[in-house]
Amino acid sequence: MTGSRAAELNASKPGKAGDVVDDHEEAGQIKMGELSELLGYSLKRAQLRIFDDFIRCVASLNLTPAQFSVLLLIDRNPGRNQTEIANTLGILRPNFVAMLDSLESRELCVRVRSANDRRSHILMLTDNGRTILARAKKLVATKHEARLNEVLGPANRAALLGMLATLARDF
Amino acid sequence: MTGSRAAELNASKPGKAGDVVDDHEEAGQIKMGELSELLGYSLKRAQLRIFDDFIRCVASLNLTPAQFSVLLLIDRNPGRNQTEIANTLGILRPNFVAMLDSLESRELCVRVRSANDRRSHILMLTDNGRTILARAKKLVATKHEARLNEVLGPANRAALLGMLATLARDF
DNA sequence: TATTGTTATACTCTATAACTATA
DNA sequence: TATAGTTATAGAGTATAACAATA
Repeated sequence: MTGSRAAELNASKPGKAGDVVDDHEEAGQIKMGELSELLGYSLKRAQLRIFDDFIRCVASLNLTPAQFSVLLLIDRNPGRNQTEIANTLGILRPNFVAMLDSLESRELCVRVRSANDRRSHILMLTDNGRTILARAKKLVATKHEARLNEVLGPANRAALLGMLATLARDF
Repeated sequence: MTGSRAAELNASKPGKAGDVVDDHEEAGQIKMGELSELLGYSLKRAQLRIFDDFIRCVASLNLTPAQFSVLLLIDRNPGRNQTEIANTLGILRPNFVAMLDSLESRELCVRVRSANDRRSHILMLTDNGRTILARAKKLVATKHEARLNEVLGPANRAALLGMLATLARDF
């Protein structure tokens, strides 16, 4: 499919896609401009890096950051149902279903029908789930967070965590 | 809180969804556990908040953070082609095509075939694009970043930006 | 042969409406 | 009527292979 993007641009004379321009810019570094000062931009790039590292550090257990957070929350909050866990993590209930299906099929957790309210599914870890979670915590602490401490230093790491928590809470 | 959330579950008998459990947990706050100390978790939540605020602040111009960053980079780096701009922003070239189609259809930028290398499309803003970008910058500075300064304070904001840049670079 | 822009495609995330079974 | 879990679905975002034009 060619030439569908012809777009008549008049604004001044910006040129159409067919026009030609004499560009002899040398391959210097691209300027980031105001992007360097944009907090959201650095936040996003840093987040992608850190998630990549997290996945790499727990690769042997095949857990995503989201799965790890779910296991952690189930373990720390016995007796909670799907809606409560999902809401806490900002996961929409419909999207939580497939996630739990996956964790349950790997026998890391189970849904148990509540006696009080038979609509609810109480979530709990299996023994296997507790084992995997414990291993994941160790990998995260000794590899992932340890590396963060190296790069930032403990004081900076704590300060960063505090500011991010502030943003997530008060912003 | 009352009951024991009975049911000792083990790997061999994970329990089926039909089973019943006696849960009388009261609706106290859910414990975040080690999640509060996980930098990646706070980073992700903060990033989502900040992107939401960015979108809200420039809603009148209908620009996403990604679109804003593309316009900014094109403006600051005249004569660059699609691959160079996309790579700088971590956007894959195939995914950059639809994004540029959208920006070009809104007459914010144009592709111009390079005279040196007729495979390349040099990117440049239209007058309209420059106007929209200037307005977006103003909204970002006076609404979005100003609010960040209020919540964090200028010193903390600068420190946060520095640490995030460090992570994006050295991690 | 290699590269630029492109198409096609697929997989993950996220978001909304509506169904079911319970309450 | 309302709620918990679920299904279906749609839209972003992201990833890879391959093709045409050009180098």
